[in-house]
Amino acid sequence: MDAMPIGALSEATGVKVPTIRFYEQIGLLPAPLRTQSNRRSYGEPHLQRLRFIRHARDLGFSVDDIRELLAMTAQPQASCDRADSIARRHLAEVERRIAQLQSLRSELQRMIGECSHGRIADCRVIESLADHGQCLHEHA
Amino acid sequence: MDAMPIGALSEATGVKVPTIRFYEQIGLLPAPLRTQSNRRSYGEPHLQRLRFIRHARDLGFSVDDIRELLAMTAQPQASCDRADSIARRHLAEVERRIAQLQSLRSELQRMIGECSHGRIADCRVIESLADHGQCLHEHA
DNA sequence: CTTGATCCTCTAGTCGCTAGAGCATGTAGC
DNA sequence: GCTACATGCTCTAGCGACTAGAGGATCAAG
Repeated sequence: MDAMPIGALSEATGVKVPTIRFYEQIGLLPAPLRTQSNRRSYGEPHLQRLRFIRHARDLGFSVDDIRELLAMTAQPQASCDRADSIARRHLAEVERRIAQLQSLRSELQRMIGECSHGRIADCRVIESLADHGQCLHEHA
Repeated sequence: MDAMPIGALSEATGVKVPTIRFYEQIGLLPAPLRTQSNRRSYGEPHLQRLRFIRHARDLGFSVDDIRELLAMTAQPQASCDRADSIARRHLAEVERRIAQLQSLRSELQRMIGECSHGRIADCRVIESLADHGQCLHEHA
């Protein structure tokens, strides 16, 4: 009853067909049964698992993190400390990237704001790029 | 007098040696003169150009954008509208990414905050990943 | 029976580097 | 001059997470 071809799984999860095949190839999604004509046939567990993967990817977790998180779901009695620490580490990374992008943003705003739309020779954007000393923050 | 080997250029700009060779290969930094023993020998213009590249990369500009910005510096009398628009487009992209990461951050904070450090079966982190419906925002 | 959508495998490309192999040359101390 | 060791060279391959395309098989509808 719940035998889906790859296109339906793709529809149901929002994961593109080639990406599903890719996840199978790297061992993130188990290889499903095949029909007589060699087509992949997915069931409910695949759907659940792929939704999990999709959601975790959307949240920016790496494939390796997801692999580990998925392995945990097979050990429901184990402690969830490890899941917690993966999530915390990822959160820290996200916060680091936000801070860095905010710093980039303010430099870009300054550069653009100072540009008076004349010739290249007078362009503050170009000049700022040539000279990091004009920057107000570190942004590397 | 200002004949630098690649290592000195690397030191002076903070760009790693293999990266400098890579920039030459993709045509971002012009091929320098060579010594009799076939070693690269850089001068002041290379230093300036590589500093520009480095700074623009640190600010997150793509190699293609940098290529275009560098080409402009050779046309000092031309209008800087294009430089301005490249910078604006990039700023918009940075702002988009900041917004997305902030949304990720709040979801991650929620997941982690709700976790009571018990077993996997009760883990809110795992559960949240399995069910996007628990999310407070869109974050894809 | 034909058309067009969907499916298959396989290879190669994206971006911006980074790592390593295997070799030649330069520099400093003895 | 000799010996280390650092630095340089070219070339190929790998990273992460896909994406694109070739070339072919199969399915569902009219």
